[in-house]
Amino acid sequence: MSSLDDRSKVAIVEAASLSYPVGARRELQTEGQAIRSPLLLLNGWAARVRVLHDGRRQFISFVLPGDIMGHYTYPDPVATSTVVALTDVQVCPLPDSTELPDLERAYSISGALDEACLVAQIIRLGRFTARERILDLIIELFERLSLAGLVEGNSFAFPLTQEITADALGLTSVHVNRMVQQSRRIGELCWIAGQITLPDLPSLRSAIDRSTTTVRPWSALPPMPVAPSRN
Amino acid sequence: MSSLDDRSKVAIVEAASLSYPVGARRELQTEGQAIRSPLLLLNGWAARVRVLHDGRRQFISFVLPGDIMGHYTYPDPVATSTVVALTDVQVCPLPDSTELPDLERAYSISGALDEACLVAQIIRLGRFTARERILDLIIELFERLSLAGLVEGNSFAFPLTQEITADALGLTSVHVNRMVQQSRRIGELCWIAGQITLPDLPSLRSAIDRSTTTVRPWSALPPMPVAPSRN
DNA sequence: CGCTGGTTTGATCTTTCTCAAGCCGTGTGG
DNA sequence: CCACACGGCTTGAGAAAGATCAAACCAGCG
Repeated sequence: MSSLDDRSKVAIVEAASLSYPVGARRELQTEGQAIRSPLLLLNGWAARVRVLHDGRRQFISFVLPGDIMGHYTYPDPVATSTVVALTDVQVCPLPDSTELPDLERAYSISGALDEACLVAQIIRLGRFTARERILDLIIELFERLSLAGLVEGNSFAFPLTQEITADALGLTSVHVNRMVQQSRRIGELCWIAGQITLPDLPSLRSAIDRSTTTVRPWSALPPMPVAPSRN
Repeated sequence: MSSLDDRSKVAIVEAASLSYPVGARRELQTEGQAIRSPLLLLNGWAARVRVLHDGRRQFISFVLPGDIMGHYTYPDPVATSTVVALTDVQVCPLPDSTELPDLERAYSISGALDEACLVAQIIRLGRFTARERILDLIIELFERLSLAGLVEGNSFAFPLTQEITADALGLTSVHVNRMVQQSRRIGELCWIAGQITLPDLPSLRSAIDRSTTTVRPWSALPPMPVAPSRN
């Protein structure tokens, strides 16, 4: 739980009041384009993605509620990758942090977490087997969603198709499917109808080598700034 | 070529005067440990690396002369990954940028470039074939070294073993070896005795889909702050 | 001269991909 | 209410990329 001073909180609530919806599959940011304003994702899932000339597609990272996109601190920043909405989402302009050291710090921490996710993704793609990649990604998302207050017990809404999961993990959807089925049979993973349940997270976590990849409990922003359920 | 004001240049020269050597295989930074001071690499090659419990190893990114490590802007930063010297290196403390907006900007840009390299690495590992991974990495290093003034014509010193290259690319050294030999036979790559020559960079570059992965010509710091040859 | 670290080669095995088809649930128009 | 089109999931058979294991080679070096 990050502690923000009142002025920062006000700034966030104010920004959230300017939120607007963006439909699934729409681009929130386009690679190579100047960034008008950095964004804060309030609701839904998005992802950074790159598509190669021959159609191969790689998702770089996922953007979850509470995450920020396009926040760079040098002048005239340019988006380094396309960000696409995976579901219908709600976004708002990121409140300016000048004069608000608490926000500044929160953004800085958020950036460090982002980087940690990129590193985790590199480890997955470079040295994990298909099974490990799938489970590790799911655990990571579980933990991040958990910080955002979007996990109920040991299950959470998982809006990704197997195809998208495959394109995030450097696999084919066919292979993801087979591995998931295997995990289902063992009972280590329950993934039905856009809902994932992890019956035994601790044992899963120790089965996969997540070493220091663990998301630390320094949340960048208060869980779900404008969530309907809490506050 | 970044333009720094005089005070910033002085700060760098001053820091460089505090440089010290670190032997190959020594750790410059240890994952999970508090960062005393961020560092500037003046000479030699280093790499961010993670080793899994069962010994699998993945290099995350390479640190080249002029690059910085451990520069985080939140209080009490912790190293998110181990940085190890791949060759004998020369490092110095990174000059503090408070009160020096030019330096501040340079660091910020350097951070953005770092991120771009992580993204490039994700694309390589996720969607490139072995041949593409090797050539793409070599091209990236070529371009980065080029900005640092470490490329002569179309060749440069390449101190990595095939084993390390493999551990950077999510491959085995055996397979790297075979692919490299193939590239050698075609004449697209000449890699002998720690020296790489790219006879036809443009055609190579178009053969590999490096799309927007291209390193932009905003160099973070003046090429080789204290290089012996220039200045 | 014999180590040592790095490269090369061969044979075989495994993981993952490719292609192709079938299935299932949902939504839509007749 | 049915038909059928669509997106996503599932299954099978065969192919390919890359891993594994093991050994030989080769240069520099103490």
